[in-house]
Amino acid sequence: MRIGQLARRSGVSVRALRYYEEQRLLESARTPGGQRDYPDEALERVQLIQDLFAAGLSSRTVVELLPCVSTGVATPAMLDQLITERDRIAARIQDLTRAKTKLGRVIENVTAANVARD
Amino acid sequence: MRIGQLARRSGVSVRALRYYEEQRLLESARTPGGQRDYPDEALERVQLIQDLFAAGLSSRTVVELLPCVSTGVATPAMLDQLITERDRIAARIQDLTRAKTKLGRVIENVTAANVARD
DNA sequence: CCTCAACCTGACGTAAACGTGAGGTACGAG
DNA sequence: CTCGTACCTCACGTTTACGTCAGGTTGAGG
Repeated sequence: MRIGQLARRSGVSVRALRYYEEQRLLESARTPGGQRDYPDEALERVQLIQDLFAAGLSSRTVVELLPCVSTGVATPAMLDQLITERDRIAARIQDLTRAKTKLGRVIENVTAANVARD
Repeated sequence: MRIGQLARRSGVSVRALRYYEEQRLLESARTPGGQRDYPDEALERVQLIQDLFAAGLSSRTVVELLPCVSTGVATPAMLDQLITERDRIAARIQDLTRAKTKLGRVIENVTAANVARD
């Protein structure tokens, strides 16, 4: 599969895929002419990368954790980092939940005020 | 209250407070000599700003929504935006929850493998 | 009056994850 | 063989929320 097709299937840009390779998050074979040629598994890989990015992990962290995420084998240090990241995500969820509640109350207030005025 | 004290109380940097003012998120009176002088309510204001930033809102969005968040009065457009932001946060929470679950499974796998090996 | 920490205004630096050309090459269709 | 589209490698631009000097001013204590 070439880069354009992988981009369309995964929903990320061509530029992003090249960036992932630059960051050693994603490998590619090359055609004799030098064009990237991806195996089918690359699609899942890209989706995994996106998930980890979406979780707020940096590309540096992702490149460190990807091996054990896909192989299931980890050093103690990697396990530590996994746990740290999971806890960071949990804390972030708490923050967002608080903010959401706050906004929800503002919306209720505003709505109530508008209804009262009508 | 001067800027250093507000910074210590709120836990944000002096630079950040000046930045908030630049972005029209925060006002200050000035002493005859030109130094910033904040009322006590500034502390809550700063904490509110931090909460909204933590929720992923940009300073542009915050400056648009702050009036109705503090006054409870909103135009229909502002209400729309409030709802949009709340939904965005909710979606983000979903993403993070999925990512956390994923990482949790990886941690379980790794732990199980290590225990088995011992 | 002197000092010195705290404050002031520019103004340039930073990091992350790409976006966006510029200028040239590869490949499938006809 | 030729066309057009997809691809290639630089390499600079973008955005946000500040960090970090530089060079000068203010204000409370002694």
